[in-house]
Amino acid sequence: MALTHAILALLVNCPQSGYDLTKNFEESVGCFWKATHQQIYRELAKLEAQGWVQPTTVLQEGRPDKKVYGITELGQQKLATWVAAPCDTMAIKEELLVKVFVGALVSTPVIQQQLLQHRQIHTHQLAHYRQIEAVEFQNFHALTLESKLQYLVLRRGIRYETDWIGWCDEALALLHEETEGKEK
Amino acid sequence: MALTHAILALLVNCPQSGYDLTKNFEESVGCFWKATHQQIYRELAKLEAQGWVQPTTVLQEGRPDKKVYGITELGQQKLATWVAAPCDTMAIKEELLVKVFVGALVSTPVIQQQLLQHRQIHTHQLAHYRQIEAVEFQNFHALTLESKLQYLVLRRGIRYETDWIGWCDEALALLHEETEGKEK
DNA sequence: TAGTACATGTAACAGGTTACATGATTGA
DNA sequence: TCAATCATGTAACCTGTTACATGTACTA
Repeated sequence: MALTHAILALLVNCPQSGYDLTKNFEESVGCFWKATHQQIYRELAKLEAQGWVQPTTVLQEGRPDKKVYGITELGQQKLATWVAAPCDTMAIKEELLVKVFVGALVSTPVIQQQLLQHRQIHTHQLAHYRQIEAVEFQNFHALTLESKLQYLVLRRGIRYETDWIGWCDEALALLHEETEGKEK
Repeated sequence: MALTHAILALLVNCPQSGYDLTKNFEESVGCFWKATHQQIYRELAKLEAQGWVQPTTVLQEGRPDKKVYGITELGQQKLATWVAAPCDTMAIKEELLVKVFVGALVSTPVIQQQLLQHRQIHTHQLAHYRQIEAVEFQNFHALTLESKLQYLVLRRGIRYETDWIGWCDEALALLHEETEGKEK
């Protein structure tokens, strides 16, 4: 299972709690993985049982205690083995594209609205990534290899969102042409 | 569940059997949805029970009989309602990006090899889409709205694969620079 | 005082994957 | 005769989602 390795990857980067992992999956590393807190806590329990991660209870003032997980030697070995193994690309399951595919079933404005909505979602996401880029990856040549690799992952996110916006524009232009042509 | 609607979408386009649907998910519509035959047969049984699709047994010579499913009036209504409803973007879960993220854990050539492998997968996929484009969507302006919308979906696939190849090249160039720099 | 952030969990269910199962025909 | 294609299914298991559950502290 790859969620296992996504969690281990974040823990290599920085030991943290299930709560922290949840936040990270929502925010910074959303460009390569998503998981809910329930999945994460379930997975952490398994990983702990296998000895791939180790928790330390951190007492906090004014806040609930934290179980901060760190990756173990064994965990790092397993992760490294997995990194070297071949892997498939993600299966695409994009509702919007199903909707466009059967778009002729509904009126054109319905599809146009969906496209505009998605264009906005991708624009927001892109702005978010651009902000991370500006804050964490300025002065690119001064970065460590580790940071450069992480920047590459963010670059993938930036390209992805940019390309979606481009496609939305392409689709909207085509639909605009179609409706214009009919009105004339 | 969106698999339901992906199946309905294919049946609107053309009535077909579970086997045909499986082929279609593997080949032509892989750019927006994936499903295994087990999922499809299970889903078709549910859809039939709900009266959203209707099977006709087609006898064939030299081949097993087919259960060809068509979408019902009710099915079309449900599909149209779903098309108009708002929807989220797909959650990205890309193993390769997890591997790049923790790439510093292994030697650089391991990551370079993964990138090359993925570059090849995306190149193949792009060639496949380009072939569909050449066969089914030549003479674009003569197409019906239905076909134009389906072409848009394929365009998304083409852009996606093209963008991935671009990113792989970007990543490989960066890693090349890094290793060159160290050797000197 | 109501909502949000912090922090961790359980339980039930839905969706997806893998293995197993069958059987005809066609082509190498 | 062996593998591939056509064609449909069952069963078991793993993953992912949604709802429920609890409790503190801070802020508007």
